[in-house]
Amino acid sequence: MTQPDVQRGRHQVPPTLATVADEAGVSRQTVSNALNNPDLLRPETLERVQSVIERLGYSPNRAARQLRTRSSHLIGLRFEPAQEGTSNALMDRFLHSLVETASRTGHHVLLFSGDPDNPLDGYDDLLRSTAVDAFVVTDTYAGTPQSVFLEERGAPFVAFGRPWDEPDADHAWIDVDGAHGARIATEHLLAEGHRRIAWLGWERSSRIGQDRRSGWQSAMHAAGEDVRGLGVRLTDNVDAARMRAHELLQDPSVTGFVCASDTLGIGVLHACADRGLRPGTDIGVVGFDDSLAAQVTWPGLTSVRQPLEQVAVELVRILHLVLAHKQIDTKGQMLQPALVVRRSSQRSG
Amino acid sequence: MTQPDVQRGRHQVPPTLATVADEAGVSRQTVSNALNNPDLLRPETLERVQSVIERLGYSPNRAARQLRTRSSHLIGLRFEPAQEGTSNALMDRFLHSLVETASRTGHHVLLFSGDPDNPLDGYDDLLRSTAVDAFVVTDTYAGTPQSVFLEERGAPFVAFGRPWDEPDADHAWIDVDGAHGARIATEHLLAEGHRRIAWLGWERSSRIGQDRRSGWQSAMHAAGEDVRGLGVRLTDNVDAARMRAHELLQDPSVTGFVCASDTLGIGVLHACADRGLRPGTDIGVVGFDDSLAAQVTWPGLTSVRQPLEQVAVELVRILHLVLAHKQIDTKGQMLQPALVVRRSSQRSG
DNA sequence: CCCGAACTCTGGATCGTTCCAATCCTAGTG
DNA sequence: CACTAGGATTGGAACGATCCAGAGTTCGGG
Repeated sequence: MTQPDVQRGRHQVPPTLATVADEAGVSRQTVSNALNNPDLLRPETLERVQSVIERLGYSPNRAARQLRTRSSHLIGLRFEPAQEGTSNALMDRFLHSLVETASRTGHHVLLFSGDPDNPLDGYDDLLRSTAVDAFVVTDTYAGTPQSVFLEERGAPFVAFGRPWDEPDADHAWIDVDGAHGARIATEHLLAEGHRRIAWLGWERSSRIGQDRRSGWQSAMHAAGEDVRGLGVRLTDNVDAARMRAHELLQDPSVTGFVCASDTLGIGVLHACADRGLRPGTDIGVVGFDDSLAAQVTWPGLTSVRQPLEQVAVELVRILHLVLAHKQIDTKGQMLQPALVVRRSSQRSG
Repeated sequence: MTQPDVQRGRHQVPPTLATVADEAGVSRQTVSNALNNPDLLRPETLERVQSVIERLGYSPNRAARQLRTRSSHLIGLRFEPAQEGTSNALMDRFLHSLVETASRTGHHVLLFSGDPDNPLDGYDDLLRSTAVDAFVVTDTYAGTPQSVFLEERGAPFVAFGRPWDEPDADHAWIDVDGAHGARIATEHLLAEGHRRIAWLGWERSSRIGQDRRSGWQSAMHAAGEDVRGLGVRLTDNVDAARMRAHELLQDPSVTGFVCASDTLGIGVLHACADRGLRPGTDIGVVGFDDSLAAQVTWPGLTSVRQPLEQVAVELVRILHLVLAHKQIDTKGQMLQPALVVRRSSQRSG
C-alpha cells in the first residue's frame, strides 16, 4: 500500500479519465472499460491501466458519470426531527444501518428536510433535478401521502412502514410486526405469572399504536383473559403514563403492563416507585423500542427491539431490485422484533 | 398554485433547459440566466421564461450543473455508529439541525460510512470523485487525523470540535465549551448549598472528558473547596458509575455529583436509590448532554445541554465562507452550553 | 444622423464520463 | 493465401448544464 502519487497542496486538479488514458497509452474508452467492464480488456492492458489509476489516485468524477448514466448512486431520505422527549434512538440506529448497508454497493444516503406541515415537500425537487436514484420513505405513521405521490410519479422507492390505508398500494415495503412485538411481550408477562395485564398505548389515530395494541389483545384472548378496562390510550409522556398507571394499580389484581413505548414504560416504573412496588417482583413492565432510556433506567426496562439492521439490509436489497426493474419477490415484507428482557419483568431477578 | 403540467406515469423524461428554451422562444443561455442571473433579463422575457419553467415543472439537472460548475451542493458527513448504551440523542439532534440549516441555502447532507478502525476511510474517495463540496468533521474526541488529512489535501471543511492536539491547526472549527458547562453545573450545586461536590468523568485519554473536568475543578477552586479524592475516572457505564458513587457516598460530606454524561449521572441516581437518599433534597446530581434518558428518569436529571442548533447554523455559515474563499472572521468559535435544571439538583422541589 | 455605451440575447465550446459504431488485430478455417 | 469471426481497442457523439465571446438592440449625446 503506497500513497497515491498526488500533488499535495491547495486546489489541485484531480486527474481525469483522459489523464489516465494518456499516461497508460490507451484511449479513454479503454480506461472506462477497465473500471466498468474489466473482462473486455486483455489482461496485460488491464493491469497497466489499473496501475496508472492507482498511481495517479484516480476516481471517476461522479457528476460526469451521473450525467451520462443517469444514476447518482444516492438514496434520498427525508430526515424528520425527532420530537424532544420521544425515543429518537430508533432513527439513529436505523440511519446508521442504512448508511452502512448502502455503502457496500457504492451508494450514499442524501438527507433532506422539508416543511413539517407538508409531508411531500422536498421529494419533488430532488426528483425533477434527478438528484437521487431512489427514496426511502420512513415516516408512514400517519397515512402515506409520500408513497402515493411517489408511486403516481413513477419514482423508485421503498417504504419502511406498511401502507396502512391503501391495501392495494403497489410499491415495495418493509415493516416490523408491532403486533407480534406486543404479543411476545404479553406472553412473556403471562409466563412470568401475571394474569391481569394492562396496555398503555397511544390514541386511536395512531396506526402503529393500534397495531401494537392488537398484539396485546390477541395474546390476552388466547390466554383466556378479559381485557375490559385494561386498555388505555394516552399521549406519549412519562407523567401521563404515571397517572394512568396509578389509576390502574388501584385494582390490586393488575400486575402487568405492556406499553407502546419506553417513555410510557418508564412512567409505569415511576408509579411503582411512588407506591413502593418493586418492578419485576411485584409488577411486570415492558416497553417498546429498546431506547437508551430503557437500558439505563432502574432496574432496567424490558423492551421490544426492532431489527433495524435487518430492515436496512432488506430495504437496500429491494431498492436494487426496483432500480434494476426486476420483479420484486414480495411486495411487502414483515420482520419480527425481539424481546430484550431486563429486570422490570423478571420475578427471579 | 397550479400543478405543473407534467405527464403522469412511469419513466417520464424530465424537461431540460433546451425544452424550456424552445417553448419560451429564447436561447438556452437565456433560460440559464433566468435561473442564475435574473437581473440580466428584460422583465417581460424573465416573466415569460419563468412561466414556462413553472408550467413544465422544470428543475435544472443537478449532475449537469455539478459537472459544469464543479459544485455539488452536497456536504459530506461521516456518520459514526452511536455506541449502544451511550447517549446518541446528541447526534440525532445535531444532524437534524444541520440538514435543516443546510437546506436553507440549497445544500444537502451526504452521509457516508467508513471502516471504524480507520478514521480517514471514505473521505478520500469522495474528495477525488468530487462528490461533495465540503465536509463537516464531527468526531474529534480522540485526536483529529481527519482534520490533518483534509487540511493537507486542501479540502474545504469545518470541524465540530476543536483541534485538541494541533494548536497551530489552520482550519475553521466550532466547539461547545465543555469546561464552561461543567463549571455552571458545579456552581449551580454550590448555590444549592452543596460543598463537597464529586466529579464522575472518563479516562484521562478523553480530551473532551478532561476539558469538562477542568470546569468542575476551577469552579471548586474558586469556591475554595478542596477537590482531592473527589475526581473519579471511569468508563461510560451506569453500573460503573453506581459503584463509584457508592464509594464516594461513604463519606457523608459528599453531597453533590457533576458527571461527564447522563449515563454516569443516572448511575449516581441509582446509588442514591440503593441508599435511600433523595436526589435533589439529599444529593445533588447533574449529568451532561440532556439526553432523553435525563428527561425521563425519575426524578428528572439536571443536565448540561449543548446548543446544537446554533452549532449547525455556525457550521453552515463558516462553510459558506470557506467555499467562497473568503476570509474567516475567527478560526475557531466556542459556543456556550446551558444548564437544564430538573429535580435531581433542586432542594426546593 | 451617426456613434458608442449599455443592455439583451445568442451560439458554440466545454465540463468528464459512457454509449455507440467502427476499426484494428489475431487466429482459425477452407 | 484470402476470408471471416471474434476479441480488443478506438474516436466521435451525447448527457444537460454554464462559460465565454460576440452579435443585435436600444438609447442618449454630440
